[in-house]
Amino acid sequence: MTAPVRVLLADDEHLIRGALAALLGLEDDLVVVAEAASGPEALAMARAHRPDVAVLDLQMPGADGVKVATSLRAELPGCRTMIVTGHGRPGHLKRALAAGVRGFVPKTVSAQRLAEIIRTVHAGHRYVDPELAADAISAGDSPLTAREAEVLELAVDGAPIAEIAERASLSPGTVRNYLSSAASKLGAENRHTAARLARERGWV
Amino acid sequence: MTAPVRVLLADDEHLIRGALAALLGLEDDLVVVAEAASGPEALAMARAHRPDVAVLDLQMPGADGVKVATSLRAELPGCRTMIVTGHGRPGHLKRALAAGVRGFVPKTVSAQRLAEIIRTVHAGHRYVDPELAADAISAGDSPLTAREAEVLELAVDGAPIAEIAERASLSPGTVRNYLSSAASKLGAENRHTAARLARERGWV
DNA sequence: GCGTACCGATGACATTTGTCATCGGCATCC
DNA sequence: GGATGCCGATGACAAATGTCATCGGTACGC
Repeated sequence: MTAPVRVLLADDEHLIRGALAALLGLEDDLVVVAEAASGPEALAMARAHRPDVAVLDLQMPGADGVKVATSLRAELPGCRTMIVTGHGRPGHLKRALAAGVRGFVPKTVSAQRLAEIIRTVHAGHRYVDPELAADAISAGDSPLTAREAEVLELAVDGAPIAEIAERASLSPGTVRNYLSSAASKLGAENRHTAARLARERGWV
Repeated sequence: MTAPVRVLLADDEHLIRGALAALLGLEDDLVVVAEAASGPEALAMARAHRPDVAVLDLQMPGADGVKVATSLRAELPGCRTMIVTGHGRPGHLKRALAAGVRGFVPKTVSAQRLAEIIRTVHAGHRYVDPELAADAISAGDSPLTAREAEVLELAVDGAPIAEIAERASLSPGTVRNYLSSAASKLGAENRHTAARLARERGWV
C-alpha cells in the first residue's frame, strides 16, 4: 500500500473543521496533518507540514481560500489545492481555477464524497461540482472593465460617490461615469443593484 | 444510566450535518435520531421521531431555524430547540429567544463543546454564546418603527423609491420620509447604508 | 499607421433622492 | 380632555446621482 494522502484542512468554523477532520481520519488512506482557522494560519501550517492536498474554505478571515491557493501555488507547487464553499458564486469558481485550484465543491456533498474527491485531486485530476460549473457557464464572463469592477467594489456598502472617488483617487465625475456604464452593462437601475448583482455573480 | 438524549440535526450542508452526526454519535449519552436538510423537512422529521433536542441551523432553505423553532414549540412542547449559526447577527438572537429557543451558539465552537451544550439544554437550562450575547446587548433594541423597518427591508436590494412605494402600497413621498428618518436614526448617510446596517444588526 | 478599447476627466442636463415643514387621522397613556 | 407618537400624505427645496457628449492620453493588435 502507498503512503496516505496528507491533508491540510482550513475552515474558520471549528465545528465543521473538527468534524471533518474526524470523518476524513476514518478513511485509512487519508490523514489530516494540519488544521487552520484563517487564511494566514493556513499558509503557515502548509509551510510547516507540506501537505499533499489543501482543503480550503472559501470564506475565511484574513485571506479567502482563493488567495491562499494562489500563495500556495507559488510556495508549494507540489501541493494540490481545493476549495469547499457554502454558497458557491460563479465568479469564484473562475477565480479559483485561474489560481490553480483543482477541486471546487459545495458543502452540500457528503464527507464520503469529499474523500473521493480528495483522492481524485491528489491523483492529479480535477473535479468541479457539476451544478456550480453550470452556474458559472450560464453566468458567463464579466463584462466589466478593470476600473468598473474596482469602483463597483467600493460601492457595495452604499458609500456616496464622493467617498468612492476619494478612496479610488479618482474624480467624482469619473466615478459616476464608471458606475453608470457598469450599471448599464449589468442591466441594473442604479449602482446599488449593480453592485449587488456583480457580487452575486462573483465579478467583484 | 439514564436513556440517551435523542437529537434531531438540521443543516442544509450535508458535509457539516453528516460530520456532526458522526461526532455526536461518539458521545454515548447522545443519539442522533434524525437529520434534515431544510426547514420543512426538519419539522417533518421532528414529528416523526419526537427528539428531545432539535439542533437547527439558522440559515436553511424553506424556513429558517427560528421559524422551525416556533413551529416546534407549538407542536412538540417537550422538544427543546437550539440554534447553530455561522454568522450570528444580534437581532437573530433576540428573535430566537422570543421563539423559545434555549441554546444559541456559533459554528466556531468545537463538537465537544456542542455536545456539552446539548446536555445543558436537555437538562432544562439555557445557553447563549457569551460573545453573541455581548453583541446583542451592545446592539440594543431597534430604534425603528414598524413601517420604517418594513420600508427599509424593501430597500435592501437597492430598488429605486418608486418600486419600493409600489411594493409597499405607499406614496413615494411617504417612502422617502420613512427612509430618511430611518437613515437618520441609524446614523447612515443614505438608505443603502442604512439598510445594510439594519440587516447587520438583525433589525430587519 | 490606423482602428479600437480602456483610462481619466469635464461640463451640461434631467432625474432621483434626502431633508424639512406641515397637515389630518388615529390610538394610547396620563 | 390633552399630550404624545405613529401613520400616510403633500409641497418645496437642496443635494446627490444618472446620463450623455466630448476630450486627450495610452496601449494593443492588425
